[in-house]
Amino acid sequence: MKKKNDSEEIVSLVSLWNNFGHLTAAQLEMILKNSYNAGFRPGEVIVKQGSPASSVVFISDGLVKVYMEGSGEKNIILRLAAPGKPVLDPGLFISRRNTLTVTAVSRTEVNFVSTEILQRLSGENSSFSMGILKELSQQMFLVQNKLASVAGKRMAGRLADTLLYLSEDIFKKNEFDIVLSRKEIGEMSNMAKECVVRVLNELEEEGAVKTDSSRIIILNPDKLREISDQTSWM
Amino acid sequence: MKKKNDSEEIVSLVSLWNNFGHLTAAQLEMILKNSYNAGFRPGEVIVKQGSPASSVVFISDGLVKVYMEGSGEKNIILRLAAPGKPVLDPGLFISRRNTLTVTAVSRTEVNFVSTEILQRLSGENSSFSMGILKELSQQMFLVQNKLASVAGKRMAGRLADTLLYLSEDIFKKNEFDIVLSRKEIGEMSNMAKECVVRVLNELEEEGAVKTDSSRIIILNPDKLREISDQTSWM
DNA sequence: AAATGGAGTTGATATAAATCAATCCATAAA
DNA sequence: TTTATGGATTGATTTATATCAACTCCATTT
Repeated sequence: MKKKNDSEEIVSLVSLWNNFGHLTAAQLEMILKNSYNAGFRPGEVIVKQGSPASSVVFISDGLVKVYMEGSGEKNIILRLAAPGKPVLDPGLFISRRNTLTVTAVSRTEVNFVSTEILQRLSGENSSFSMGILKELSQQMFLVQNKLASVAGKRMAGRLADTLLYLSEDIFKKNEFDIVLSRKEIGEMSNMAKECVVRVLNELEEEGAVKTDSSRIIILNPDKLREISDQTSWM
Repeated sequence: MKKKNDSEEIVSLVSLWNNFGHLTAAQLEMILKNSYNAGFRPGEVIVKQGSPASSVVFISDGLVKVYMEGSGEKNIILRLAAPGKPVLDPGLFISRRNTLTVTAVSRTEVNFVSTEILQRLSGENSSFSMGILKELSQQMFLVQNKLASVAGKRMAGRLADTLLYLSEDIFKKNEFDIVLSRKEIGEMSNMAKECVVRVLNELEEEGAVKTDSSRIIILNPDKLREISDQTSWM
C-alpha cells in the first residue's frame, strides 16, 4: 500500500464517514494520529464480544457481519456493515466491553479509531456529536426492527425481511451475490439452515425471488414486502 | 399541586435525570421554560408510535411500558420505565417520528421536554451530551439483550429473563406486586398468556419463584439465572 | 483419478409453543 | 343478591419449526 500524505488521508477519513466532514483540519489530524489500519481475510475476527472496547471500527473496504454470540454455537447476526459508517457497539459508551463480535465476510480493510479521541472530539464539536447520536440511533432502530421481525413473524416473513435488507440496505441492487452461507442467512433470520432452503424455494415458487446458489435476484420486492407484512396472528 | 419556585423546580429536574446535574442554572432554566407536565391514568397513551417526535418523556412518578405495536394486536414490550431516566426513542434523532408507544401502567406523572432544547444543550455542554449518548447506549443494550433472549431461548429462559429484569432493574426487590397482566408478561417474553401461566407454575415447582396472583416472590435468583442460561441447542 | 469434506438439499420425524375451548374465579354493576 | 365481565387457569389439539438422516454436488487435497 502506497504511503499517503496528510491531505490525502484527511479526504479518505471523510470517505470513511461523512460525519468526519464536521471536523476541523486539526481535529482530523488528531484522529489520524490515533488510528491504525488492518486487513482481514474472510472469517477473521475483527472485534470480539467481551473484549475491552478501546476503538471504533471503520470499514474502508469489504464487508463484515456484526453479531451476538450465543452460548453453544448459534449466533444472531444483527447486521452487515460496508464502508461509509462506523460499527458502534453500545458497550463503547457504557461497560467499555464489546457486546458484539465483528468478523470479515469478504476481504476487508479496517480503520480502528480510538474511542477516547472520538469522545473528546464529540465534546469539542456539537455537529460531530450529533452525528454520533444519529448513527447510534440508526443502529438501535435496526435492532428494534430485527426484534419485531424475529418476535412477531413466521419464517417466510423473517426471510423476506432479511432479503429486503440485503437488497436495499447493503447491496443496493435487486441482483447480488450473497456472500453468506445458508446457515448465515438463517442466523440473520433466526431459522435453521434447512428451513432457509425450503422457504427460499417457496419464495421462488411465488415468483418473488430467483436463486442460483450464491446469486440472488429479487424479482418482486412488493411481493416480498407483502409477505413480510403478514403476521402470524391475523 | 402546589406552585413551586424556580430553585425548587431545578432541584426536581435533577431528580428526573442525574444528567441534568451537568447543566448550568441558565441551561436548566431553559429546559424549564420548554417543558410541560401531564398526568396519566393506567392504560392511557403517553407517546404514540408513528406520531411526530417533538419531545422526550421524563417520568416523575409512576410506571410506564415502552413497546412496539405490531399490526394485529400483538405488542412487544421492550421495557418498563420508572422515574430517574428519560425514555429515548431512536426516532427522536433520525426520522423525527416515534418508533415506540409509551403507555402508563400505574398512575403516572410525566414531564415532556422539547427535543430541540435537549439537542441545543447537548451541543453546548459536552458532559451532558455524553450522558445522552450513554443513556441511549444503555437502552440499545437492553434491546439487544431482549433480542438474544427471544431469538435464542425457550419459554422458561425468556420468562426467567423477564422476571430477573423486573426484580433487578425495575422493582429492585425480590418481592413485588406485578402491575402487569399475564398477557403483558407474555408480551415482555414473547409468549402466549396461557404459556406464561404454565411456565410460571413450572418455575414455582422448581422452587425458583412463588406467585400469588399479582404478587411475585423471587425465591431463588440463581436458579432463575441458571434457567435463563440454558439454551435450546445445547 | 480417487478420496475427502463441506455446503446445499430433501424428506421424515420430533417437539416447542400457539391456539382453541371450557371453566373458574374476582370484582363491578344492576 | 344476582348478573355481567374480564382476567386467570387448565386440558386438548394443532401448527410451525427444529432436528435428524440421507444424499448430491461441488472444490480441494492426496
